[in-house]
Amino acid sequence: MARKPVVSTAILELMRRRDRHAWTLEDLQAGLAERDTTVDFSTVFRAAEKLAADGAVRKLTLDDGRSRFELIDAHHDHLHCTACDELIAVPCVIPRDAFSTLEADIGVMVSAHHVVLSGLCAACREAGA
Amino acid sequence: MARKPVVSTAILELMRRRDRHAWTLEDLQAGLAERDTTVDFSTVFRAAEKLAADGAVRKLTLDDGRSRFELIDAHHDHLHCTACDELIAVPCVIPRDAFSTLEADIGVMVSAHHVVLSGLCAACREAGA
DNA sequence: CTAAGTGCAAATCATTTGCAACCAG
DNA sequence: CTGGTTGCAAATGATTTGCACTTAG
Repeated sequence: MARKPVVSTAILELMRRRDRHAWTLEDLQAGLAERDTTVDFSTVFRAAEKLAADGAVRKLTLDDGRSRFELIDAHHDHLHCTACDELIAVPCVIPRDAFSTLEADIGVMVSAHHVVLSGLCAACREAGA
Repeated sequence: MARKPVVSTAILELMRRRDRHAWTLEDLQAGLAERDTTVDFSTVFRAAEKLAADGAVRKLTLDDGRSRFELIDAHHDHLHCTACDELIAVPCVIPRDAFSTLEADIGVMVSAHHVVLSGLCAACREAGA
């Protein structure tokens, strides 16, 4: 390296603080700003893309058309709350043998999956009830 | 109605021919063009959105950031082929009781789901092997 | 010196909207 | 005449890229 990737590092730190699960680029930029670091949007973009390319974070796209980034840890799926718009992590709902069944049945090969549930997160569900 | 929704009708017909499973707006416009009807992109857009709003088709967003539309029939999930880029329909991989379990476990309420698997479709898998 | 990281401004891409023209009931 | 449909052009929104500058190794 010819220079320290300050922003990338800051993004990872920010994400590890975990007060939020999935971050849009805007979220990231705002989060960095709160913690001293004011950075250009394109820098946030490039740092996040690089982290994704390096396999440190995962990039997701929702039906609202905006990308979100999250740390890669144990696998989980997602619930997109229709009330508060947050993306919540939930345990994986696909059984372990589903893919091998599918591969045997229709000849495809599954290498990854991405589930997005829609509904209400626990907080909004309570609030609404 | 004060005028026949020619384009909406043509889109539905096109989709029912089923040589393709999921259509981008561009695909739809191209498909219509091949079958006589040259229409403006915005018209395709509005017709497709309306069909989605009316519940005749479903709108999906992939990680490539483009929306796709498909006819609504029996529920199925999707495999996005990393080789040919097609979106293939596959049987649903989520067991029936998964959601109630989830709701009981963590208090959320699930109203819909959307699964996208990544991998190779049967054709590309064979071709590659 | 050199390559990677950054900021700023401009370009792209896919969508979305404003508005005037059109047409079947 | 009226309200839904269409085309054309222009506006958006989010992302992406070009380019020059900076800095650690």
